[in-house]
Amino acid sequence: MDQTFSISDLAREFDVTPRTIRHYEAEGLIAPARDGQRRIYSGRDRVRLALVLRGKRLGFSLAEAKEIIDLYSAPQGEAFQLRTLLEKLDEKREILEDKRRDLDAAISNMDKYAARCRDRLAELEERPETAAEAAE
Amino acid sequence: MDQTFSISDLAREFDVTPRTIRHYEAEGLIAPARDGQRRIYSGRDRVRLALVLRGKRLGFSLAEAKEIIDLYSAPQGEAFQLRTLLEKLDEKREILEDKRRDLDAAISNMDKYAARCRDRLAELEERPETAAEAAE
DNA sequence: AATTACGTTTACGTTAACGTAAACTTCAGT
DNA sequence: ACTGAAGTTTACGTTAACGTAAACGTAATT
Repeated sequence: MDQTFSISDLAREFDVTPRTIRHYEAEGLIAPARDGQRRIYSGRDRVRLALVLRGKRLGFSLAEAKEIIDLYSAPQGEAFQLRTLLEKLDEKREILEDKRRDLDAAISNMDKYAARCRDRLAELEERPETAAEAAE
Repeated sequence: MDQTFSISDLAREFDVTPRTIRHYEAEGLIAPARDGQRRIYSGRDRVRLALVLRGKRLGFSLAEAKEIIDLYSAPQGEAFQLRTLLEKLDEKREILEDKRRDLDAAISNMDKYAARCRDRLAELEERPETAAEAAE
């Protein structure tokens, strides 16, 4: 379970360049161990990279992604820490749910439009001559 | 139903600057009518702006947003046009569904984590002394 | 010993998506 | 006639997120 990865291992797996991964490190999103100069990525580092990339796909900036991901490694020793962590999680959750509302709307919107297109196409294929009348 | 809007009307409504709206026009995303020099936005223009902004929130670039939104005003005269339109819609739909999978995973991930945090907090509040043992 | 394949740092370049400022017009209100 | 409040174009500036190139180290292969 303590498998490690080189920078190009991860670059290949996630289809990004090593430069990108180093950039994320410079921005504080990943902090791999070192063997001399060489970066050595743990399984946990790999997960963090996956989270960053997913965040990006969902439209988060690197800074926003960091805010969210850092919650997953926040200290939970005291009850106070746990409570403020739960508050922050809830805050981020709302942002994610806003996005889901947007996304659902976009998809159902597109579905309805596609359905109308299919209807129209069916009309055209049944009665090509009276195509224009289908609009009524 | 043929209501019109000034650039600052829309800027206020959608909480962006007029500069942003003009930029979208320069990128070919909106094409308002003109009264002399002044831009006059129709209801349809307003809808397009809303679509652009939603696309942005979902992580699309302006170019990607344009590709999707333009499908909604594609010509549908001939059957051939309708068929290629339906293909493109399906292609974009898959992208949206990929995003939904990402988003659902992010949310359920966070939910599980939050649940564990709540459990841990409950432990701490019940038996503060034996807190460390809760990890077993 | 030299090539090849990877890694490193440093630093300047690039693109998208606007921000910002200048210089100007147009129009409603005093 | 003058003053805002809105609009316009043009153009340079800025930020995020890397790309690209230079100059170099290290380790295995030929």
